[in-house]
Amino acid sequence: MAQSAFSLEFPDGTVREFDAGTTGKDVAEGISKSLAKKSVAISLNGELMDLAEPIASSGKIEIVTRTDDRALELIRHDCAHVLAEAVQELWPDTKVTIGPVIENGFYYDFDRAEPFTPEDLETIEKKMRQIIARNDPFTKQVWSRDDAKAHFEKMGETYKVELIDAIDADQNLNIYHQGEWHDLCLGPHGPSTGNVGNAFKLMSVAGAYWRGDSDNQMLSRIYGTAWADEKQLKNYLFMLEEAQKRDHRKLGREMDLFHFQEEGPGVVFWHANGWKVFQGLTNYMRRRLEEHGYDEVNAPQILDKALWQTSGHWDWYRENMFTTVTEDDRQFAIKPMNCPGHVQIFKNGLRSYRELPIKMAEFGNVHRYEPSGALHGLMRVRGFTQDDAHVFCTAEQLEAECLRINDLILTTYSDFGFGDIVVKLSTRPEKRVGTEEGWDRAESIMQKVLDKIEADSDGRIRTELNPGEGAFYGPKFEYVLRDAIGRDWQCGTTQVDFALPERFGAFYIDQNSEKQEPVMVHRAICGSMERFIGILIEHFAGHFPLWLAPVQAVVATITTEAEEYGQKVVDTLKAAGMRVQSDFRNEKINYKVREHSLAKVPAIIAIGAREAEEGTVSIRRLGSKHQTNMTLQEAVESLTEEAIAPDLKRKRDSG
RNA sequence: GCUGUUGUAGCUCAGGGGUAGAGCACUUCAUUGGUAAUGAAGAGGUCGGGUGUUCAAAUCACCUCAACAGCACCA
Repeated sequence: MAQSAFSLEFPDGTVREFDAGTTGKDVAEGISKSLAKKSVAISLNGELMDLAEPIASSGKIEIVTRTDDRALELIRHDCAHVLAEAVQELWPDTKVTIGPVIENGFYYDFDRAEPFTPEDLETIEKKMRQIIARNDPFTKQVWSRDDAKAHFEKMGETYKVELIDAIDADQNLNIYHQGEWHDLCLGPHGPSTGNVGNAFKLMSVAGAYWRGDSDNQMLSRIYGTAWADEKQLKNYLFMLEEAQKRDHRKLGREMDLFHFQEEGPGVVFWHANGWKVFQGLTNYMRRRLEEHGYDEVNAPQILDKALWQTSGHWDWYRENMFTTVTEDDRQFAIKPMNCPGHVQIFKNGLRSYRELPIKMAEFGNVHRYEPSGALHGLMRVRGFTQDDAHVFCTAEQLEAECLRINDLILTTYSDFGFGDIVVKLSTRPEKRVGTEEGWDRAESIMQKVLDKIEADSDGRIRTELNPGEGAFYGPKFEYVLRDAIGRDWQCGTTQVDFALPERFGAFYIDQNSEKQEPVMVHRAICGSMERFIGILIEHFAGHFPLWLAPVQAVVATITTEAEEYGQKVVDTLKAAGMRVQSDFRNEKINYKVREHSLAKVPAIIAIGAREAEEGTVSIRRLGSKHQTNMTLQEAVESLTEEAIAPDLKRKRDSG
């Protein structure tokens, strides 16, 4: 089959003709020998291709060198193959499955009778370095599906056979070879195993289900990280260490915020300091609710099973609910969510269209029996507090309400220093309730809102679509924020609900004295107060802004002579509304500074003979090695000013 | 829930078939010291829980609980 010539456009805009059969390597060599040496792949119309692959069509070409960001994907993928070869070389009866590239690295899942040990990882890494040193070229062969299947069957690679079975019969498959070893793989790959380089590290072993399905067999997964050079690897490992230092479970203990214990898996013991943060956050949210016209309510903790049957939760999530049977054989459930309770409040009495929208908020304490393996500090617990609210409105009010909620969510996040937000619209899933027309209408309104959110944000807010990821009762927005070290957390959500008002028979009376079903919108901003505090702890690395810090300042005396004045400083700051503690212990100032710094107290106020004499204070701020001197009055003014919550500051400044 | 690992004083960790050890924290005493650990003395645990093997178990086996990592789950 003689292919005609084709033309390629280079990044600088020049266009050149090439003969059929020309490979990426040929093109690179045509430019310069050194470029050919450095190149690892080409990008044709934005898609990466093997260097050795004959180019099949015209398009925009870029030569990708090893230092290119796009080469990182190849390095990681190559590394996964090298890992698989190393494992099979060491333990030939291990079966291979798949080994994709993930954020920061790659993994490969193996089926092996014995689990891998940490020592095995070292052995494997050594073997990998040998394979990389061999620098065998990656070569691609195209096999028919049947040949490939027969081949892997003969090898006993049952997982590969299963993968091939899932591919259409008339499709050809790529087999990538590296030395003696080969694997079924879509590609592309770098030129040779040497392309992986040295900047990789096997990180951990863990179980993982075959094809991600918990009904399937569990495989042994080896995680690795790989980078273009040692410096990047070092940076990544450093970032991991930083993340570990910020771990809210560790800081929670060090800052005396909360604890967990065996008798209460997944439920939090909030200590005085932690509860101050919790209350600080709650009070902030309360003020924001007030500002946005919400009414706070409180629905019962325990309700009869019948109510949960009506809501549908009994059928769907019964195994995740805490239930109890009383002496007289009545079955109750601890609330896993607040919506049924709020619908009862809505239904109590006759509602007029004039009342709508009704915005009902609750800091609802809910309990869910989460799978034991899911629990993780404050981030995933069995008892938590939702900053929940339900907006009952008319269909016409839906758009405006979604936008108001969006406004509340975004300003809240920005008050905590989260500026990088993604809003995702999740649309109808396969399993769903409601009519197609209902979904059409709701989704089109939500899409409109989404577009407006993006348009109004000056490019600050990114939006995405999650097709099929909506709740069974309606489409939803998910708000994802990015913390100080670049990790994403989904917190807020706005969900339209078709099902619940109908299930409970909730209605209002419209202008024509007719019964109408209200539209119900569920929304949360923090999501779980517990989890949000966990995120805040890690985001701030324990360095809470002054308005949230449980202890805002410690007054530490340098000598006992300063105690009297020290007490005056404490009293003055307390009178000004500051959360202050005194440390008049018989210890050196160095010792006190160290202790309160470790406890992440934002301001240490040292008081010695000099300060007592002059009526001044010496303030050392957390994270600084220096201190500033000022009069007590100046200190009170600057600290109280800084301790004003951002919403109150906004209110004050706007009038 | 699944796979693997771990569980010794408040914290971090050592030890390991013959009845527990360090550092920090704590208490007391001395020290009154100017911004990340002053010194000395003292007190503190029966080794996550249970059952078994053994003359003897924290140490071995089994069961169980919890935590950690990942997977699955997250209304």
